[in-house]
Amino acid sequence: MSIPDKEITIYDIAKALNISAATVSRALMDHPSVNINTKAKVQEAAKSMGYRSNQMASNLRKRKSNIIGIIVGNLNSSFMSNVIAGAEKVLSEAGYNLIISQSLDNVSKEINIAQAMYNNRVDGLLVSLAYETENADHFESFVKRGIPLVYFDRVWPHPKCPGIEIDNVKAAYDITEHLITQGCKRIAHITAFKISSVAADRFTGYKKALEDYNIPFNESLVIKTDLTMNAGIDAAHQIMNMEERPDAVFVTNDACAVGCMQETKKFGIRIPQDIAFAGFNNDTEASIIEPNLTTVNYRGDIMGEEAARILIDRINNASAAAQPAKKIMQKSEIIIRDSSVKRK
Amino acid sequence: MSIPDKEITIYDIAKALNISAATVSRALMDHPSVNINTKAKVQEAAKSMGYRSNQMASNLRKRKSNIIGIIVGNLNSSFMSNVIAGAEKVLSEAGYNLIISQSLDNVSKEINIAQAMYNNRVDGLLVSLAYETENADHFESFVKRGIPLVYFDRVWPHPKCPGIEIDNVKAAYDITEHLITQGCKRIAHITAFKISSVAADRFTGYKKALEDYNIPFNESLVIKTDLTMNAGIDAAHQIMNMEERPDAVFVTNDACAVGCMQETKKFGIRIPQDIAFAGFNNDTEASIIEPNLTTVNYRGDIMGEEAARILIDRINNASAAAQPAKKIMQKSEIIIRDSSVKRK
DNA sequence: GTGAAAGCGCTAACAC
DNA sequence: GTGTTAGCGCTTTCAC
Repeated sequence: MSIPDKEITIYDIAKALNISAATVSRALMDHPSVNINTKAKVQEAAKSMGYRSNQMASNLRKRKSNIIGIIVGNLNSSFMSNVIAGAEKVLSEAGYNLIISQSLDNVSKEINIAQAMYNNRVDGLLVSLAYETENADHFESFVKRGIPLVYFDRVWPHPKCPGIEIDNVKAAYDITEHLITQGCKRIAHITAFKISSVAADRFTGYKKALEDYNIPFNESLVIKTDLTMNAGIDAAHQIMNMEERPDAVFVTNDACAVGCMQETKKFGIRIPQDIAFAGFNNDTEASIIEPNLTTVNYRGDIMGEEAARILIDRINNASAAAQPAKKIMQKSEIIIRDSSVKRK
Repeated sequence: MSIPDKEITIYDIAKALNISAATVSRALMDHPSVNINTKAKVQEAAKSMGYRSNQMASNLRKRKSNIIGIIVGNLNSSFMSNVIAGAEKVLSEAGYNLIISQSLDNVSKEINIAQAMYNNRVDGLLVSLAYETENADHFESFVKRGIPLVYFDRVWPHPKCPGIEIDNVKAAYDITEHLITQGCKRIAHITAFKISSVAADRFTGYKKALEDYNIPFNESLVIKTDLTMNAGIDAAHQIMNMEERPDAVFVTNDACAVGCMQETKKFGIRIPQDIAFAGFNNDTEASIIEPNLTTVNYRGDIMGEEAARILIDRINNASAAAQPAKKIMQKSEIIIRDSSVKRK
């Protein structure tokens, strides 16, 4: 396949083969009604002439942009990189282009991105919300226009938008229970400033475990932050200043947990003997920090693939999109590492 | 701005205001020849009617996709996340959409992505090569078609394609020199299997420093890997099996350095006393591993912005694109941390 | 199984 | 300063 001087169109192919452009178009799309020989001839000519289809023309005619938007808090994690890789695999096989934006976990940026994607007429949207986000009104325009939207990981419950996530309540329950069975009695919890869907579920799991083990919930052990690594450092100072220190800390993400651990160690606190730690997400950092961080693990690539598949299904399938959206729970597991094991 | 039932076009606005579609089009593009009052009326009507411009039609007419492709090895690093954020900022302000793909540092995936981007008629390309990549033939189709391509970070020298990078030779020289001044005499180097442009430059800097300090270059101290964290673990085993062990290791990226350090420590090696370590990139992990890793730091956001600006310039400006491409050097600095400081 | 023709919504000569 | 007109390259009825 050579690179011609001018862009080749289906008309050029039609002329060369003495057939109509309509037939060329059909042949290239592998339309069943085209004669098999014609099809072969067209495909061969397209190749030898260096034809590449013009998506813009096709998109205009079909009134589809062929673009899927994906909005995430931050690309900087192995989890997200895997989600993107998974989604990209499924979407590019289905002929879609993927445009990715990071909200940097900032609501107003998320709103701007949503607006831009709306104006760019994406055919569908994959969204993982910013930690800060407290409502999903800025995505209503998509819903109203019937543009399919699928949430993943950091989801928003919506009757028209499916969400794929893990059972955050259960995972948080399990990890809190684990800390309790290690003998911890004063378990602090570091969560988001604005406790929306995901953070709320983890908080719920935490409280439920305390309750089931007859440990009174203590508001003063709850620290609200923006969940960055730096916020973890601040949180460590708060912990060190507590009158009665906790014997364990469950942080709602790894980045913040790692920041907090590092800083706590500087005060001479031994982990896990003095304070045990647990995080959430199994980021790379969790297996680098010493001691390695107990956390919750789940597969990004599978989540990305699954979200993309659901989205494509809703795009192609108006009836699927009309169904009330269901929540999909993906498997997760807690990974117990040295940061939390008091007795061996 | 409400959401109308049917999609509003410039014809609808034209009809509502009793003017021609051409004028509406001009007014919306803020064309200077349109009367200022007309412009205001059009813009107001567009807003109140819930108009959104149809990029597909505009793109077809202008024969531009309005899409910029960006190809990176892996999104999973704070550096890359910053590059993307920087590039996105500049490109979205200029009205472009960004489609991002990760090669996962695999050449054949990179080739496929390049082909897909070519078929999708991106208006320009931003590329950071896979570690494996040994030539850039798969990007020649862009060059032939006059589609601007700008390399960043992991660049390929090409007379038509500018590259923005740091002075890898110098940075590697400086970091090797630092190890030497710490008293290290047997400095191992972990580099890529296929030593292309960037890895080669760092290797050169390493050898040059040795030479300047009269330390004979020793081929047996060079370890070739795929530079993943796992490869670092393997490399640690190779190091432990050496007859005469090195007293320092300079790894060409942080991920691999961190893997190698962790594994080395398991053998009871003290860092930096027995073996000093240095990496490259200042990934998050570098300040989490203990002891913290000496490395080379440079700003991703600035690199992304700069690359995007150069690209846009070449897209808008055929004469700029015709100039022989120059290499642009961005500032970098070595960050000395405990992994390499033998004497305080 | 193939062709003719219309049109997706926009922009840009070219007129006036 | 504004309007007329002609496409951009494709898909898709509707004929035959």
